[in-house]
Amino acid sequence: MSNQQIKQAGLKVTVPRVKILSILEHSGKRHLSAEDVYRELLSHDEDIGLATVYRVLTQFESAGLVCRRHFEGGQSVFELDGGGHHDHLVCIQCGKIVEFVDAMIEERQRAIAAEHGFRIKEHSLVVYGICSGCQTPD
Amino acid sequence: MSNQQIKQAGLKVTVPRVKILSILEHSGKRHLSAEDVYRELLSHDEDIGLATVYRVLTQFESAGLVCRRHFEGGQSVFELDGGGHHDHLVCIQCGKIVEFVDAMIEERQRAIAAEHGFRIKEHSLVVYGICSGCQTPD
DNA sequence: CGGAAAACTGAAAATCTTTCGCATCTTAAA
DNA sequence: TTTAAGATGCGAAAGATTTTCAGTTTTCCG
Repeated sequence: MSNQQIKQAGLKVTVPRVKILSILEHSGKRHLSAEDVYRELLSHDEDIGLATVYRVLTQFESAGLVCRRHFEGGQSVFELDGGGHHDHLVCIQCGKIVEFVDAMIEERQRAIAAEHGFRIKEHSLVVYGICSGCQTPD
Repeated sequence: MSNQQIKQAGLKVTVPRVKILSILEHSGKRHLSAEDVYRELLSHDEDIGLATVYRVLTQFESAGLVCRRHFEGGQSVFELDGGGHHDHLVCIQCGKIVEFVDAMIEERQRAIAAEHGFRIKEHSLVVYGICSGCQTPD
């Protein structure tokens, strides 16, 4: 199980870390804020502080287990790193998040960065809009 | 002059607003944080509080005069809305910012949003990297 | 030009998210 | 087990931004 992942990250296998990783894996949502994780823990009667949640998520991030995203509106969200990079479509009404990847866009980004002499480290593309479920008839 | 723009935005023409708009127009940089604006004001011996700077910038944003961007790393930056939308290339070393627009990327975004039933409201594409000036020889 | 209502302002206090300090508790390994 | 290194929880602190509030300034109109 996931205890291996924690160990491989060079971290001790502790209750908070196991629980938090488990929540990231099994809660329905792929994108969770630190608060979300904290609330899940509380609802499972785990006595884990918010500071620890942040600490652990940050460690998981350094270890490459999760990615942190800064969308508009306060909190960051964390998602399990499922390998491939991807961008996001975010509904500004209900918060729904859709992931996508587009080879053409990736390619253009590389070309543009090169034109300006930049060496790309990472990039973030977020498209904000209204999802079909939230659209009101005009 | 720009007093007109303030008036047209439905705002009273006050000293803080005029000064702040002027700074946005005439300071060398296109991207300024609230702090940057505040420091400029101080250096012009204007007695305007940081709270007012935030208030005014937010009002200008609502009025469509400026755009607010949340790049990584704390503060937001504001830029005069020169009409066209554009994306950013940010140097994570020195903070240098390059603007760009790419028709192909814009087009793909529209197509992807449509595929998922989203109505785009806005989007933000930020590519983080190291600019030529900051690149150390490998 | 005067006067008042409405809008605006600075300073300090309040929020909100995230991190830190530190005494205490766990884990991993001998 | 024993123990040192590493983790944890709590409350306090930090940094960015917003709100509160009482005093000012603008605008509008007679």
